[in-house]
Amino acid sequence: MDMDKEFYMAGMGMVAAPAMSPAGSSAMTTEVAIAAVATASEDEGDLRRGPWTAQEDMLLVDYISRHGEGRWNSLARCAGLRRTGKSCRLRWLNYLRPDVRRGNITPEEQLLILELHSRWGNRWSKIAQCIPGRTDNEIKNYWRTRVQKHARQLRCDVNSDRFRDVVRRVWMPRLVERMQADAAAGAGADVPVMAPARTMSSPAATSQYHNVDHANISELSRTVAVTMSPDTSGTPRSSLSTVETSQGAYFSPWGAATANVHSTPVECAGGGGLAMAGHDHVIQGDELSGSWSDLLAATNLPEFELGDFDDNLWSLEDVYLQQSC
DNA sequence: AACTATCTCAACCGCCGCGAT
DNA sequence: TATCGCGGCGGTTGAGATAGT
Repeated sequence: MDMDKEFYMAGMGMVAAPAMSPAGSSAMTTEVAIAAVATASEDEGDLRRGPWTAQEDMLLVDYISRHGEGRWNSLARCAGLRRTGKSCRLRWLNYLRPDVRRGNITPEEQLLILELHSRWGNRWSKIAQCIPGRTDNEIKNYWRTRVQKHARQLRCDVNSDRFRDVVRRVWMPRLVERMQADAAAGAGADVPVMAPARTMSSPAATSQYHNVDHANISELSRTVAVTMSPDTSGTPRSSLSTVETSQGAYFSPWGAATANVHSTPVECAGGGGLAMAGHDHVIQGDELSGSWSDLLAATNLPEFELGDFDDNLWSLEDVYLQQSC
């Protein structure tokens, strides 16, 4: 839906449009939109539910651009929307907000999600705050669809130590490898679609949503990658401990602060193999192109009872496929 | 081409915490 | 102190898209 959506929204001067929205007109005024929404709502009861229309989006964006966000219930009323405040808030935060990133989850972002989830669990909002432009909903969806799928295939619980072992010793090193490959290829191979900047007359709106420093994502994920080094305990350690020392500036999702980034040397690139956390096995490049079962065998992990899936399904290639789509 | 299975993700729901009264 | 309304969060659902047969 993305191409149609973005084309449409460009015409509307908006960020994006719902999948079910009818084509709109850039000449449509707010008053016309209000009338359209009011007319529609009369047919459907007091409060509308379901997919948002282009008119509703326009009303919401227009209102927030002039008055800022917050106090969602009154905002919904004042904007002429027949929606609950919750619905308006959700629509804004997950879809219409100017800085919402769209497109595939990059390896850097995947690495961060895996790492942060291992530390914080299902604290989606907290995780999302560390990945500028990504919403808690998007991260939650990613986890449920991609990560949990692999857990099911491994016939283990997604929160089990066993699965965490696989993630840390197989998946994450593979992502690191991918990051290195991308860096070596000259970067920019996959730049998630960033919602185009829109004029926000509200000071609150403009100050809150500008200056998303995506370099932080790469830097942070590299930090995670670098700290994925072996230790002597034999237990995977949290690679985030280093990161947390600078959390204040580093994790600030909207801040421009990059000055306080810690000085961990980044030496990801290079010809050698990857060291896996808590493990003395070193993954060589060719091992990363195999199937899940090959990878698991190579890591000396305890025997996994594979699910009823074709072995190819276990390939972590889907991590990469997202890059080329 | 038609049908089915699977995946994706926008949206809703219920719960909880917090501040105002 | 009790109650109420609101905002925020995590879990879940279902429609549409896509892949497979």
